[in-house]
Amino acid sequence: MPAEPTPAETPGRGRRAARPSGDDRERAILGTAEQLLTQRPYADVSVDDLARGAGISRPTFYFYFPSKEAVLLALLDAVVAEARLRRDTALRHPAPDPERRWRQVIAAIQEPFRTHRAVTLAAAEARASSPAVREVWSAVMERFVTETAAEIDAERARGAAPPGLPSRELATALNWMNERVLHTTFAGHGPAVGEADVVDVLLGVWLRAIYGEPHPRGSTP
Amino acid sequence: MPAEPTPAETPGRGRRAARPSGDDRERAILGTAEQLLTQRPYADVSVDDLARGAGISRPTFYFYFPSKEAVLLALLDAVVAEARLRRDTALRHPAPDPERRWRQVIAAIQEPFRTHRAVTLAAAEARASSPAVREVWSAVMERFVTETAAEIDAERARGAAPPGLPSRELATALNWMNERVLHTTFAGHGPAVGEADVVDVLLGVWLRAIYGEPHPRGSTP
DNA sequence: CGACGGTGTCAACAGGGTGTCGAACGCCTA
DNA sequence: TAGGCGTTCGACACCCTGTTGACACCGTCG
Repeated sequence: MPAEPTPAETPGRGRRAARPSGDDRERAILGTAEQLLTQRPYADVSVDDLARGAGISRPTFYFYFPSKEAVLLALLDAVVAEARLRRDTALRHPAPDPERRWRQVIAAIQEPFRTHRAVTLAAAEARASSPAVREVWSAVMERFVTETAAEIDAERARGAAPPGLPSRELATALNWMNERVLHTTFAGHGPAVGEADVVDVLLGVWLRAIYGEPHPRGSTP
Repeated sequence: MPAEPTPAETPGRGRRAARPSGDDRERAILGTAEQLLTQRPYADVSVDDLARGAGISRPTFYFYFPSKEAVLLALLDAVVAEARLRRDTALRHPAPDPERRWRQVIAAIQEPFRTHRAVTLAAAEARASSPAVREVWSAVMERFVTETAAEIDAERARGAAPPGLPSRELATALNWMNERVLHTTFAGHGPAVGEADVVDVLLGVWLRAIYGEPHPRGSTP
């Protein structure tokens, strides 16, 4: 149990300090993990696989990461950070009308998760057994929901959207819908929407649920 | 342990034959499992826990079930069978208007999963690692989606619902939304809708998505 | 009656995974 | 040349799963 002097970022997990040769190993582990996760589920990737893939022994792996979970968390943090960034950008970027605006937002979130689908699916899998992963996921969803609810309130306030379900609950339902539909599209288990159509379908439901009609009234100034 | 007379079907998994004294043990294992799952996650329940809970040794457990997974599958089959039954009943039962009809259907599905939430959550957890659980879940969702799509088509055909997204894709999105929202409500992880409101919220989105308005036109004869 | 086979039971084992500990190995600095 | 420190890994302790082989119980059939 190594005492934690002061990690750079991601306080609490990860290893203690960053050192040149060590960084290569860390990257090798991360790279091996993402690569292996495209081939088999998270549960079937052992610490030994990760270590071998990075050219080190299993005990040495533990010098860099406290557990397999921490590797996934590091990978997930990066994807989540990008999704947040893209979403914020889309939210700030002006759009000619609400439909395009919402499409930008939905597509912005979908993009990083699609690109790193192995990490996304592994995270969804690990959420069951890892409180830390669950925590990250919850925080992301919480943020998306809160922001979506604020957007809905704004649309209602300016008269573009009619009143309806409480915005917070509507936003919760819509965001979880996106999460699950995207997941099935990426995973291919059970009934799924094709990858080419998924944004259109989600957008379609959002518009109807928020505006009550396929095409919202009024446009953004 | 609401006693489910569902043996005989599901050939292939489970143990070979049913015998009087052995049935008690089988029920004890099933009961222990459902009870333990209300206390801790599926992954933290070992075969040994199940065996001890049923008053037998671990090897003896394997006489009754081939694995921990099979126990969950047996539990899940019962819940799923009840959900299907209730849904079919709701679908056949006439309702004064579409809103009440859809509410009946959504509530019918939600009920058994809510009552057996430990099994529901365990199944969701195990879906990641167990192809068999995933299979059962996929089949259920597939059926719900297909039937929902048919209902939407019927509503459109009789002029009650306007055209919109392809019914199959709309049905896919709505059913997965229900699955995930119900899950978060039961699990309490991340943003969730309160248990008392969840059917109303889901129904609200379904109505808007299918009919384009809070209250659908026309009523069922 | 008594051996016989199916049902039911478990101690012991094999196998594979995780996380830890302590010895050792460079390599830089004094 | 000696230490100190970052780094590495062999060996170990532990936990869990699933299997094996011996054995006990019991109804039943020769």
